[in-house]
Amino acid sequence: MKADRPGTDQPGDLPRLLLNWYDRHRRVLPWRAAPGEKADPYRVWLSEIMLQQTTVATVGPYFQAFLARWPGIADLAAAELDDVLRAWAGLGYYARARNLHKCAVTVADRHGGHFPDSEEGLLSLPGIGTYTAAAILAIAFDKPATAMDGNVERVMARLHAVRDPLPGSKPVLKAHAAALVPETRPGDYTQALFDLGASICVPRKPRCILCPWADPCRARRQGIAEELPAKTAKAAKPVRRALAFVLTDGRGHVALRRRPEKGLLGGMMEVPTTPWETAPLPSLPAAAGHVPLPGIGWQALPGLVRHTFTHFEFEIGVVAGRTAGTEEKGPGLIWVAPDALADEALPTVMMKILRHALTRMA
DNA sequence: TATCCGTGGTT
DNA sequence: TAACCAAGGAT
Repeated sequence: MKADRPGTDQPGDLPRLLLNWYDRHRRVLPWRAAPGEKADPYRVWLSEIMLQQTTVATVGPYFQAFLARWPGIADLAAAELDDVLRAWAGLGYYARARNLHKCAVTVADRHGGHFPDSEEGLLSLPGIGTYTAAAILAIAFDKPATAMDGNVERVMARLHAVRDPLPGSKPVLKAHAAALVPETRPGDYTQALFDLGASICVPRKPRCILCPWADPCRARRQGIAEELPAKTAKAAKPVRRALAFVLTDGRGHVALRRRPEKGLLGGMMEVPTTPWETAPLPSLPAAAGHVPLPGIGWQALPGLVRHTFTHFEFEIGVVAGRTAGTEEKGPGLIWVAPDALADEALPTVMMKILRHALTRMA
């Protein structure tokens, strides 16, 4: 029975239905080309990197700021990495910023400033994986590629009533998605799928009444749309703890240091801390070996700073200290005026710690 | 294949 | 509030 599978008599119906809906309801987004205008691969790439695991609302201001400061790939390639990290501060997943810069240099130096328009070429660039390569091919070059993101997985799981849980069902969902990508307007079709997942086929309480695919959707027919996609349970997050040392000098400048290039918050600035351990918070005497400047009056501040990372919870006890000098040269320390902290490459957790301390030391 | 890698908003 | 979710990539 044809009611048993998505699509009606012509398989071409589904893309056409979605494109008709998109032409009437497409979202206006800062990185999206106006109807009829050609997309700029640089803007498509920049937006796709920023949008990885990050919401449209969060990306908006960052995208505008990057575009204003670095209008083209050559400008970004010529930038200092630290300037890119500073502009990226707060967006998270900082390896994206390092790879963004590396990718810009590669495209400028080895591709004449033009992004490759092949899957292999795009996949060879840092920070571009299977999803982003397909998204660039479709949106920037209007080629029929299958861009699988969370939206598309959810829409396909429902359209075909795939009950097997993610991530195991990814190959099946991708096959379903690939079978639908049209030869005409594949870029618009891809973005239409994103819009559908973002505004209609949302995770909870999907608005099926407004959906252009309501009729062929098997999950809706079975009344299980909201239950899909199924997902395997994920492990609980452990708690890690540390003491953070907020050190100010005679001018009120704050001591920071740079984190290692790889790993968590790689290349970003930080407040000196004890090692981040699952053990209980150490006492100040027990942490003596990690104090950036011994021999001054360190004082524990009341309260804790809490922050959630992808795979652990972080609890930070904050310790404050002052030194009278203005030229303290602690090992690897960088002194920054409070007014200039916002311009540093400080991840959000470090901004929380600094705010906690500076509002209680004043 | 599984783990690591941020953050802010929503329910 | 806790859990979930977001235009994923690298190793």
